Amino acid sequence: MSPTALESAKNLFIRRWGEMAASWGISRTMAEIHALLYLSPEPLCTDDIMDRLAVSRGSASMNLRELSNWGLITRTHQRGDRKEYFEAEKDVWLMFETITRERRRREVQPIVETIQRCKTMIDENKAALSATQRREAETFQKSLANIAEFSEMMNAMFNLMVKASRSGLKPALKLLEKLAG
Amino acid sequence: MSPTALESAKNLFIRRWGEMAASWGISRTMAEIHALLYLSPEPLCTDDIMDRLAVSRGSASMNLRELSNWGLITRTHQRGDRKEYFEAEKDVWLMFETITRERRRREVQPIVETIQRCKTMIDENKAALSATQRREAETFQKSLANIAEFSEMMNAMFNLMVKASRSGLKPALKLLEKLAG
DNA sequence: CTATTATTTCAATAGCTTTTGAAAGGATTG
DNA sequence: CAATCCTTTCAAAAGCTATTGAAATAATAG
Repeated sequence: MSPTALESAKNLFIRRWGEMAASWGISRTMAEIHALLYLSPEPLCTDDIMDRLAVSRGSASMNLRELSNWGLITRTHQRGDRKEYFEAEKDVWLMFETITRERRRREVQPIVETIQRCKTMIDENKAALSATQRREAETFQKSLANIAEFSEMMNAMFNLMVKASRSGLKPALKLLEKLAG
Repeated sequence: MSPTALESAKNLFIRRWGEMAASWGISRTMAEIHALLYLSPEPLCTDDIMDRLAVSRGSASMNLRELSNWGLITRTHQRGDRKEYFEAEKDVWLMFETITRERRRREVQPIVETIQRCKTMIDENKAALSATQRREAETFQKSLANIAEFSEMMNAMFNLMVKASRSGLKPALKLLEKLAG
């Protein structure tokens, strides 16, 4: 195999990974950097990333910081070199756990709090309601409660999956298979 | 309760729902329309949506079409009225199933196919490899295989969850909540 | 301390996505 | 079939997000 075949396969994957991430609300470049580091057996420095993905120093720096904030990559150093090097978490299940935890905290938590807040807003005004208004308000609360319940269920699922993955994931699947069977 | 309390609670939820969706790569307005319809006991027409969310006719029309394409809302008609009315799926688990199915098809499938393609690209060039190159290529393939395996596992998980919700096993899922808590 | 090298910041800009509104296109009614 | 009502389309504009590159800052070496 010419060295270019491995390179072009990696490039293909990196590009597609970036595209997928973009449709999930993650910046394309951030995802490409992540993919590059995930595939790299060695830690890479900023210049490696700039060269490989053709991005500016500023963009590399900001995206690397963001990836650190997410907890998906770590900074390392090499003896006799003052550059910083970056390394991605290679365990896919840990990656999943990290991403799930962060998205929950950043994006799911606010809506859960809002649901609670909406419920309170209605409860505090229930006394003054006509029968019709009360029925409307209760329908609304029920709709919100359904989302909240679903959200808790998903939460539990992900917790279970993470737990199961730590001790080998087949037990988790088997348990679910029994329940769904 | 004054009618505005129910309205402002709904508005609050709709706004937050739109914000959350935006960070998941779904257009804010599309999500707001979806939330409005989800909360509405009656189907709504385009003008209702335009008034309520302060969006243009064009935007309403396009977002409603997109929501139809996703399978999250349906068009209905009212006797003696030539307007079209729109209604959202109210079962949260069906909503989840629909969204999962669509995202899998649109966004996960391409990366799965790319992984397969990358594997083939390497396999077809393996004969010409030095020992070192072969080791690199195999590391790469292993990294991809880990993602593919994870993806299959998630797939199975979601299938089981959908199955469980259909066969009235939500209580069982709730039990899992405790296990994972 | 000074020079050198590396990293971060951020205002300007480029690029992308969404929204608008008006015109065109369909459908229904009398 | 003419009038009316409703929906869709799409080019232009607005709005938003990501990227750049150079200046500022920080870190290390001599």
